[in-house]
Amino acid sequence: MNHWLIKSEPFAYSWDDFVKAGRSVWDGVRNYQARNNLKAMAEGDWALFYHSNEGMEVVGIAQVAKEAFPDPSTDDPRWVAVEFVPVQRLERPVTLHQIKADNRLQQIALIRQSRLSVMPIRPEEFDLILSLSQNEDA
DNA sequence: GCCAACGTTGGC
DNA sequence: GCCAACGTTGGC
Repeated sequence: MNHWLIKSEPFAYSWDDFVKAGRSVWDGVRNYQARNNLKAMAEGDWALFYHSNEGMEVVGIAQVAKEAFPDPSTDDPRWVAVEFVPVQRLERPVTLHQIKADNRLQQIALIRQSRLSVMPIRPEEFDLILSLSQNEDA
């Protein structure tokens, strides 16, 4: 199974909104690279939920509940949406600052390609970020 | 609020 | 097909 990281501006859609709703259709993606990542997701895959702009931290884990289908927010057949459900909130958010400070995480797209909103993440990097959420001084 | 990165558009 | 102009994202 693959691992991912999805970004949302908490202004527009926060982790709390997500938990309250119980599920979320991830639509409106208009970037080919992000779209291709959405298409590559399989049901059951895990994704880190990241707050961009405000917060700038990984706050929770989401799971793919429905694989790519035509984006309901447009008639344009090029775009797809994916449905997520919340799995759990991180004990402590993992900040972008922490991620940037960790030598082992320098390759992740979050740092290398800051504008990409849906990106793959290696399993060991995924696990490492989770472990950072449990380690005060990491 | 500014600016860097980068994707898209349109003129040639 | 190239590239300048422009728009958007997101960190600072």
